[in-house]
Amino acid sequence: MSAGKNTAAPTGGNDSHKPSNFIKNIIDEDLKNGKNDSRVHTRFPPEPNGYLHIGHAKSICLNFGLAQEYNGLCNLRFDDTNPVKEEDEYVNAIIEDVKWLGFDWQERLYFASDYFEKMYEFAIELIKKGKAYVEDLNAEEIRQYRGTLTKPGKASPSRNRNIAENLDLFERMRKGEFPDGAKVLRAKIDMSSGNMNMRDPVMYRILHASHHRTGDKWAIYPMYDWAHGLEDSIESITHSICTLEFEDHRPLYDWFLDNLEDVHHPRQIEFARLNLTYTVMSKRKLLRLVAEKHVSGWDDPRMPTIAGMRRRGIPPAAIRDFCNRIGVAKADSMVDRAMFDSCIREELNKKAQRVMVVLDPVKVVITNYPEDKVEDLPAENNPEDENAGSRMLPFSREIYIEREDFREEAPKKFFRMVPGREVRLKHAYYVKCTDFVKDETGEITEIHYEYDPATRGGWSDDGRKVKGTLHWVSAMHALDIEVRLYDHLFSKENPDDSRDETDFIEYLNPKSLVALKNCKAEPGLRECKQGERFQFLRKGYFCSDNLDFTAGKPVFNRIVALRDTWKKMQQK
RNA sequence: UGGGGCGUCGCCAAGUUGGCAAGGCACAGGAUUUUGGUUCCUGCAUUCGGAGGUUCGAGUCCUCCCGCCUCAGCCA
Repeated sequence: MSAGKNTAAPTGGNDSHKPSNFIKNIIDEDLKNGKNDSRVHTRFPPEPNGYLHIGHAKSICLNFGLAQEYNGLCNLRFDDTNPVKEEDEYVNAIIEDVKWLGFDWQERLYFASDYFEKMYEFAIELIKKGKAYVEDLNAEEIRQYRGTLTKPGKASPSRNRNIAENLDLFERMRKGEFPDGAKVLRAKIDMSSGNMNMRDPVMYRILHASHHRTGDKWAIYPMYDWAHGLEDSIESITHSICTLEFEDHRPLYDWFLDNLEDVHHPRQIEFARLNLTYTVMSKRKLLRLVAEKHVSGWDDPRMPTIAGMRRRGIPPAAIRDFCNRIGVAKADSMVDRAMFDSCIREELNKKAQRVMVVLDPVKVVITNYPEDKVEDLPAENNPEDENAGSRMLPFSREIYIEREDFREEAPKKFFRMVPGREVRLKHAYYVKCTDFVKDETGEITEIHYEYDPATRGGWSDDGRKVKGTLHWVSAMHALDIEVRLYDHLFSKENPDDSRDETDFIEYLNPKSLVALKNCKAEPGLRECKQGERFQFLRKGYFCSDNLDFTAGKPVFNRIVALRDTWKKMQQK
């Protein structure tokens, strides 16, 4: 029994779940030891060669989140050291995505390419110290000399070239005197190291390529290992957070910074990247889905890209909440998509206006309701938010209900409409099914109800109880809309499994997109604009599409379905 | 008989200087409910990859073993 030291900390706030993690422990320790003048300064360093996905969101939330928590700063920095892969289109998309996620780097938008000159100077420093040399061997030869995982490498003939010659050659590399691949600059470290990264790694390669920012100014471009630590150092980063595969690059990260005079030396920390069930996360695979047209583009609502999630209608707050909940650790993991869905529902339950939409309509005639009568019934907009107000709903003799809400004969526990039974039409009346009509194929074409005028608003105070409550839409007022139901992109939990020989494309879920073109919505939805989120009562959360939605042809995407215990019961 | 990591409930994940296993998701019951939604109760690891050892006491320390991930781009 714990004493009442329960400090306010409401659990409702979406950004409030912030479990402890090993990175915070490291930062706490560093702070305690007075490192970095008690500063915390992180960065999110994407390469502008593709679109951001939920895995990047984890890193973004981590880096910006840490900065917020420790009253520090977080930079947005483009790691644009490879001109042949990088484009402005990507930097713009990335900027938009990070902003949309809700983070602010203020004026600290940086580019690695802005540091090329400084990096060049640092390289000269290393050459002068005899710690870097120009290599004549070609790529294939370098590989030969490097050895293997179990065999040490051997020294290249270029390794003991004198400093003056190295300086001269490196300068001529910069001037563009040599063709691509003719030479590289290498760090002189240890050709027999157990860590392959330390076997004289390449620092610069010759690339006569036009860079998206520096144009044709450079003929040589720095490699990641050489560049990244310098970028961090120049920006006075305190904690350089990256993913696990860079763990064995850390000795090199440290070596470069240790062998330069008077440079700030950040601490690199590695964490496990995010994997999510029923999707793939690698840039290569995502690119293939787009290139082979398995999806409509990078922003297809089924894609795990930020752009895709935005178009799907997933609120940024839900993504942030998710990233906080999954935590940060070093163990490889695969997070259940259900956890993400839960975060999305939690956010939307509080915020989304309720609206009635019949996805699979069947006509109902209320036989004792006057032919030409129409009445407006009030309906609350969100029972979870008393400030959400209410709206008026037109009710008339003919309405639509969901086909699945009627059965000729009731299975066990089915408490929707069956002949003879009384149910409630949400916000309207109690109705009793008196009859139904079938066509020659046996399909039900029309259902007859009788309503009880005394139950206006959907309530009776005579103690009478109804078990079921159905959503409906007045036929003559209904707005025709298209609804796109999205489901997992893949039908296999881990389509990415490296031990599986099957091409991941084979696991694509054929039902990941089901378009319903004949849905009936309450008339208020006529006022809807692009990108608005709703709860379609009893069905799920939906968002008007950002691209295909027009007033003449309203299109809604299903963000996520509501929890459905009835469906669950049936499946058992 | 190369280097670097990781292994706590079905899935994530906390576990201060060893003191006797948080929380979330999922799942299962039940209550409330004009959404079979929400909310609310309740249950859900005598056990921390395994085996030994140190200790009054170990998920936390030591030893050995097992499993998984990762590195041989002039990609990041």
